[in-house]
Amino acid sequence: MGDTDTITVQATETSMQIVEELYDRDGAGVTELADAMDVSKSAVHNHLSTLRTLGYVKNTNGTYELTHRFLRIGFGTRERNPVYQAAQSEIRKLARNTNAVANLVVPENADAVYLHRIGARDHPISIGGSVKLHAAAAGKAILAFRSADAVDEYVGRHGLDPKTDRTVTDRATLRSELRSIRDRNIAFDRGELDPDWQCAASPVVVDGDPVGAVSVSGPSDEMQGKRLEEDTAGLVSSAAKTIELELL
Amino acid sequence: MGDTDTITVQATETSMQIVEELYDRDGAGVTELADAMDVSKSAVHNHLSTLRTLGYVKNTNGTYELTHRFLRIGFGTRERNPVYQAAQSEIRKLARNTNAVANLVVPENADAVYLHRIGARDHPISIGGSVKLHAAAAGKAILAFRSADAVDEYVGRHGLDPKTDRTVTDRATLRSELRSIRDRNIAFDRGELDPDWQCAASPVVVDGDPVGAVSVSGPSDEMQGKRLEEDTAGLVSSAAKTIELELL
DNA sequence: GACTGTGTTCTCCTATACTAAACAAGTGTT
DNA sequence: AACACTTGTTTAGTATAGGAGAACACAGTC
Repeated sequence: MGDTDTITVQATETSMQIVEELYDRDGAGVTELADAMDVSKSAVHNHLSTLRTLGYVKNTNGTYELTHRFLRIGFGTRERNPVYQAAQSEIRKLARNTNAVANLVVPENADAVYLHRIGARDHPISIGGSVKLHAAAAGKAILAFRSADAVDEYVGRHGLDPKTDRTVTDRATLRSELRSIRDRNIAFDRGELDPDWQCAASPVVVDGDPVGAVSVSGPSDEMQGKRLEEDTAGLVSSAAKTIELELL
Repeated sequence: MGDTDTITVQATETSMQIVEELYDRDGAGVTELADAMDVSKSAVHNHLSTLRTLGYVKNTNGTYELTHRFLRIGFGTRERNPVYQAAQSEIRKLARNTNAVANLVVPENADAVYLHRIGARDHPISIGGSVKLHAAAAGKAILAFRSADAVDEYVGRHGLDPKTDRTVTDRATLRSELRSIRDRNIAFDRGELDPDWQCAASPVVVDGDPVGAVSVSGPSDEMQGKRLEEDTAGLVSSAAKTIELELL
């Protein structure tokens, strides 16, 4: 019943590592990859040509790059997500009404994944990106509606790593904050993820299960005080409620 | 110099096949996958647990599903694409002005990949999806600005598979059509991809290289005659020109 | 024309990814 | 409840095939 962290298929690990490396570097050559990872050139070559014949990688004039195959898979899985389907139009309205950045987030293991965003300019995280649940308003909103045991397990397993000096790192603080989030159906993030961003979020709870969260964020100097705590918070929580109804 | 179709890393092939299978089935169990592919249950299990620890697959109450990790990669690579960057706002305008579906397509090997779309309802292909170059207006627009040798090689390698009974399947017809596309900077698709859709497309050519194409499509009964051949065609080709300038 | 830098190919060997069968854990049926 | 009949997981054990490493080809540079 312990964690068997043994990765069985090592070749898969290598291949996916190559994919991630190609992503991070926005294309790379064989030797560059072989040096970066600790694998021989020939191994990298084998994986690359395999991935190429499978259509995930292409070789544009010398450097290997990822193809848009990932876009198809990524978009497709998002499109099928019922929460995304239900939230789409509501997020759009929210962005228009708040004149700020509106997000939809869903939980995935220990992370809050940004499935949708409208109105973004220089938001710290892009669509498809993720943050640890405790480090953002939307994540906390989700965490608040999980069982106490589940929260304990989360903290035990992943800790409370700080993203800024305002991130919640104390277990007791988190607990009491989650309680108040549960009471008011609203979570706030005042520079806990990015010092210059503030955010209000409300969970989407279906059948007792927090399946996502809606959030609106903006630069700290604009999004604060009454505008954050009353105007934005109200719109966010009513948007979440609308989505919940849609999902029944 | 022949085609070495030998896939070297078989484990990678298996893993990616599992990913595709999971995508097609929208989640599946071990035995279901093992039956569908021709692999033993335990092998599938190994690959799945590997992909899970790597974060590409999750196990929601019994069935394995893809995570949104692919969204991050897919979105990221799209975001970095200079053509996409340059075209984004132009596509939006185009959708608004034509009141139809506006697309951005880029070539990837033998396919035209849909990188962007606005105004779609039931379009035959979704974002991230792809069509063989000869089977859609946008693809033909791209093909038209490749060298004659490249076109010959394309036909030789991939043939001219029909998608509908109007798809170009004859080499000579294709050749002459490409010539007229090159002259007018506009390609049409009258039910060649989907019998109920018509489409006008214009290539984005940078430095003699067709790096993408803009297209507008609509249902055959709406998008036809003068509206297709003059109004839409004009807007499409000027949008493509604007994008070209942006890319210089 | 020697010299770095690529990517590709080759061969040998061992790590390793499969198969098969047994095991566990749920589900639902009588 | 005990029953078969699912499912997923685990475990040996063997054949396979993936990886190391050097040699090769090819390009560009001085």
